Amino acid sequence: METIKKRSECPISCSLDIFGDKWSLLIIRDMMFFNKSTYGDFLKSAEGIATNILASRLQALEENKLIEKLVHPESKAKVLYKLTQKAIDLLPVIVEIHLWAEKYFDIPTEVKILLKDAKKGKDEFIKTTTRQLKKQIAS
Amino acid sequence: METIKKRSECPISCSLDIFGDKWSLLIIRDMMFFNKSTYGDFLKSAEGIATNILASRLQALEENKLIEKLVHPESKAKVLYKLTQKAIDLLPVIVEIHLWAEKYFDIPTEVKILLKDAKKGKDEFIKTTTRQLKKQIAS
DNA sequence: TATTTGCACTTGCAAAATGCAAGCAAATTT
DNA sequence: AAATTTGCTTGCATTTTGCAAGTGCAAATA
Repeated sequence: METIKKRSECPISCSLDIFGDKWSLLIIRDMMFFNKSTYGDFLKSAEGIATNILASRLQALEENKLIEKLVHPESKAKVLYKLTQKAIDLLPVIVEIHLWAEKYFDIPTEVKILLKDAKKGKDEFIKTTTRQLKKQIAS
Repeated sequence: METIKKRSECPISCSLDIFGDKWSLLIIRDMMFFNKSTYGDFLKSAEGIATNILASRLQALEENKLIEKLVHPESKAKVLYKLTQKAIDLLPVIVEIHLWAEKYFDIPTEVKILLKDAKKGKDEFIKTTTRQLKKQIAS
């Protein structure tokens, strides 16, 4: 159990501080649903994160134990980023944000497709996806 | 349905942009669960938001139709902030963030108490709370 | 073996956002 | 009439961001 001492004492405040901004959550989302796992993957992603910000977010995510850095099996020049259990536990949060977003915004088709199953049976979707993600990080 | 055109084209990105940072979500949380409804309430709240930031967040929340400004029934000197349906729809997001936070952080007792019911039956809790909040904004 | 390419970052700098303290006008209380 | 409360605004120093350009290492190519 972590205690973060900041100017803002806890509530969700401290847990939201972990993210810094939207970028961290988007990185996790992209890892969960769009199979991104390298620096280059994130850089190329639709949202257009700046390279220095990406570096700082990845570092923060690692420090907060939401991701792990591994040597990429394909090549030593590559880094493979992997989710931790702590990050996987964010799945319900990410799903709910997307469901809300779908209600009030135009979201891209790829995301809509993803949400189709989630809307049919939310609990089932979360259970299934969690199991898949766990399997991924186990290997 | 809104379309936000920013450097980052959509996903949750645009919906997260609405919040700007943690403060907006905390304001909504405080309105939902801790009966805060005036500028002074938010200023005094535990997290310690700066006054200019509070002003800018309230403005953004109003522009994004998550809150409404009304004359306070007690006095014309006061402003009463009220949640919109769009904000109430964020309840599941806020609940999930808190449940995650409780798992990995030390959260204050007042929040823990709140979460007790949510953990017993999440769907029921969300349904009941939504109904309550709707009643509040109706009056 | 030499060289070019790809990948994961770092660095420098201008622009924007933040935090703090102080100020301010209108409404209420004394 | 004076003091206080409420909801902000303003100025300014500090921090964070975004963009462009580099750097260092590994692997592919010549």
